[in-house]
Amino acid sequence: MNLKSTIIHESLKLFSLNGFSSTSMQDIISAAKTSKGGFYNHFSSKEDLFFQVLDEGRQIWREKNLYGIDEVKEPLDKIQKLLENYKNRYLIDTENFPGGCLFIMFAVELGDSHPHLSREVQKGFSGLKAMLKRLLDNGYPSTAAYNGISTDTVTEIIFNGMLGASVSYSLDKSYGALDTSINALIDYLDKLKKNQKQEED
Amino acid sequence: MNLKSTIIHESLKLFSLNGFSSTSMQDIISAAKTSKGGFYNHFSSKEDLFFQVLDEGRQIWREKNLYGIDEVKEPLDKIQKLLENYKNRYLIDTENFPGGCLFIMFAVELGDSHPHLSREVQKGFSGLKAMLKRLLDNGYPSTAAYNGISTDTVTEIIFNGMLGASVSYSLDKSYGALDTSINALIDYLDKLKKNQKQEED
DNA sequence: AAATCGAGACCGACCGGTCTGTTTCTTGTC
DNA sequence: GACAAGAAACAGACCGGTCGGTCTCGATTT
Repeated sequence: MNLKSTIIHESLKLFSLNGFSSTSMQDIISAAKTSKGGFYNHFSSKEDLFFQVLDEGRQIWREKNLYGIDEVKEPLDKIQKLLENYKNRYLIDTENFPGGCLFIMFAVELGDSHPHLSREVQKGFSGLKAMLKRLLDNGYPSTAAYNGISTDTVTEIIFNGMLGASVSYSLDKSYGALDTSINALIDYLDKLKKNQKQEED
Repeated sequence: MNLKSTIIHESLKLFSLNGFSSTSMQDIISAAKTSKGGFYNHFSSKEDLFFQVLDEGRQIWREKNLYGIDEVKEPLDKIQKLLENYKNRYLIDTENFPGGCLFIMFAVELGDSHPHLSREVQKGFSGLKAMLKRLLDNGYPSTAAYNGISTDTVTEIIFNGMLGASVSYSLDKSYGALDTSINALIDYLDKLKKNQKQEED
């Protein structure tokens, strides 16, 4: 583990705990057991670090949440697998994200004050939402609304459910509530599947 | 409007936009068109201001979200009214909360770094969750699980849905997505009601 | 005349970032 | 393999600016 990746990983934790703005260079330097010289030899600024931490965070997000998803065939089952990963592999990962989901922290704290940073964060959320929508569209036999519930609606429910669960979890760090919330989403999805089956019969 | 409440209301907006930590005394003083002397004549510290802003925020939250809820009789209809208020009166209120929900901002940014502040914020969330659960319990004929879905599960779904919708909304400020998400929650609740009716018949 | 209110100079601590100096590693030459 | 030369990596003093908070003092009210 070289110094650069040590700095990135320590920053990942600190940002997840205290946010970007509230984490000082001193905090980062102390956590990575280095100095100003050591830091600025690898990063041009704190913002430069931000983008590299964001990249690393995204990679970990994908590793955790998309784990084993390729082996699943049905689009709706892929979403279920994603939700299970989100609960059992991602949010639970206090090693990388001791303070909870990094992206929600960034999105909330940087929202209006640092638009050029927050824009980059938003892309991730749009990507997730688009992925959910794509899977849902593929999972339905036709693009037409089903049972009065459009895929847009289902997308929003699941997407917001994931965000809300993450905020909830970072509030009280209770795995029980997290489990309940995500299982409820899986159940919601499951009922859609069943109803769909009925229509096909 | 005296200076003290001017400071509180300007701080409310600034905290909603940029958070507590990232809002400087200078920002507050400039927004309230006063000086250090003016500020510290009414508040003992920035933390003191925090608690008074939190109180004011809560009062506004109640005014907006509980509006007309007493006129509604059925517990589940009360929740529906709450959700409608949340969407049409609360999150939309850019006058008081230009950056989105103040409490989510506080909860996320203060979470692990300022536990004694965040603890006070959490109380509000616990209160909302407890209120939802109480209404749901009262809305069901018995406390027993219904159709395999416990009131705990429904509570989590609606609670997290509200949180998620708020985060979503502060991300892209799109009323359309907000409308879709909350309507989906209302729909979810409505289906529960209908199924309940069927069981009673 | 006394009390309250508000303006703003001032304080030490800390912010992100620069710069200089030292140590450590890499590379070319014999 | 020995060794000098250069580059790269790192430590930490230092910089101007800003942080939250204090203090003095003039203005206003009662």
